[in-house]
Amino acid sequence: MVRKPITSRHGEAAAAVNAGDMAAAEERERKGLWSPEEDERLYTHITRCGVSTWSSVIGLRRSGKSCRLRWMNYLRPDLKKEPITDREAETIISLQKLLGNRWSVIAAKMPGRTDNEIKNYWNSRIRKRQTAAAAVAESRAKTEPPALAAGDEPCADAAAVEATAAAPSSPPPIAARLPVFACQLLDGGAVAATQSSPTATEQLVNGAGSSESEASAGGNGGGGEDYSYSGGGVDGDMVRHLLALDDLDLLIDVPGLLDSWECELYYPEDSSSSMSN
DNA sequence: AAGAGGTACAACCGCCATATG
DNA sequence: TCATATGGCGGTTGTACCTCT
Repeated sequence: MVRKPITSRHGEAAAAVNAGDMAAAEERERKGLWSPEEDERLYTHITRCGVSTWSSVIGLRRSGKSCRLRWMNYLRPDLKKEPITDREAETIISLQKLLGNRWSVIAAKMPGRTDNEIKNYWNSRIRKRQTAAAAVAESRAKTEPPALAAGDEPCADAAAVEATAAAPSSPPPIAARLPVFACQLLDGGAVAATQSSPTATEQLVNGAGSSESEASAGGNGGGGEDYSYSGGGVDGDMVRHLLALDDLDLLIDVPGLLDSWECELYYPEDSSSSMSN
């Protein structure tokens, strides 16, 4: 949604009561929505000079932080413009459950999506749904006490309840701390868009001696997202080992590892073909 | 048709980490 | 070692737009 630029919010331009103060504020630093001209200027600057120094965008009375934010959240050419799909929403729920509110990390796992976008989506939709679902669950709990067997863990996350209800054919439950990935983080299944140089984590894991071919990178058009899945036998032992180490960051940073492992769990007879749809 | 309330989303704020002099 | 600048991140706010009554 494109809105007309305004100056009546977020700053001294709006606070300045007379024209002189307004002009002075404008001279200092602009705030509020970006105009198409500013966008164009920033875009030209970044494409020409790169993103080395945000504060050096000539002719823009914007802070470096503001420029960076605008580029990251709106102007970047690799951003997806279409709405977040149900599949992506599932991914967000899963990753949020796994990582908490580390939106930048979650965004890094979802090419074309920004942390701000994901955060907004979560705050405006998912969290609300969770709250509502939790309220329903609470009212149910009051009327009908749960009959949990010893060792059973009540589902603490209302989203998981909702996701389960929304997807009757979803895979069997696994440990509550694990994400309910829909077999793939990306739309389109077997994607091999990977970073050109391996992360330290990748090097570490690859160097550990297993699944090197599965987790190895292909080429990447940039942006740093580290996705890969080439199909077939990801080493579940590695995943279990990482879980034992309680290093979820490490686990989730390995391209294609976790989701393909879950596919093994869910679709043991056909884990490779299930990755594509 | 109009007002109220809700929703979506852009962008600011404050804090923190890192780089640089 | 310290001070300052800069960038990154999550939380939050404000407003245009939408839907409902």
